[in-house]
Amino acid sequence: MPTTASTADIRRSARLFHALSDETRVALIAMLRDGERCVCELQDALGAAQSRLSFHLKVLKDAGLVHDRKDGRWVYYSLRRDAFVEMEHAVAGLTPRRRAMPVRQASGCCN
Amino acid sequence: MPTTASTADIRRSARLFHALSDETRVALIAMLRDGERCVCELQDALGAAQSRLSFHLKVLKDAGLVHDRKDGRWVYYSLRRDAFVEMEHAVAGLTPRRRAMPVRQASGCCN
DNA sequence: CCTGTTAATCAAAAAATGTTGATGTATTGA
DNA sequence: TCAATACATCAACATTTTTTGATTAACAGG
Repeated sequence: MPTTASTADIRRSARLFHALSDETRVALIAMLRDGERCVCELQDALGAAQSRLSFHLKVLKDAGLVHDRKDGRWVYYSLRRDAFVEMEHAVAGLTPRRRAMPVRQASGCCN
Repeated sequence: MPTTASTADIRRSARLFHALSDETRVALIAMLRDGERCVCELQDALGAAQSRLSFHLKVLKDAGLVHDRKDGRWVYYSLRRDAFVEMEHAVAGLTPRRRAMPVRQASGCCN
């Protein structure tokens, strides 16, 4: 755990968090917790325009948080478990470290 | 854990994730993991303009992720542990539930 | 006091995001 | 083959974020 975050880690974390930085998208994820749903179900539940959901679902998919499966004329969205494990790691990787040694000296800063 | 996310939960989660949805901010948090730092240190390390860091630090502070302490002419920023606990909860609250019962019936969706 | 330093704030510009309504495509069932 | 349904995509627009370059305030040391 003493690793310093790499630029790539930072990129990926920001990307994951970005996907969840919008209320509509968080609501979508919350709805998908119990299993897959087709767009029309999500649409009914959220009372949002179809193209709006399509947009947000794409953001979630591009970030790797959801999976989509086409069946007949419906498209079913579901969560990607591994992405959530990744999210947990991302959070853990930013959590304050238990202080091992004092960092701040008596006075002065940028010397 | 069978709770359905409330609108307030969704708001708060989106707000937290939003704070970490930017690479500069994630990098700042990563730098603060080992203890407090003054703005000028962060500035040197990130090679970013002062007003830019000030802006991002404010976003992080408004979201409750960091704390600031003024000492002489320096301002020291540090992580707020409780916010990271909250982040963990936020992620946990969106994680796919272990399937208890089948959700999808043989065919049809929006009926 | 005067000067240099640290950092917040502000306004203007630039860039990224989200919304809306329209159109296009695939699919199903009559 | 036709009409209806589900969904993606697109362009135009609105809104929000981010960046930049001043300006300003607070402080410390001479």
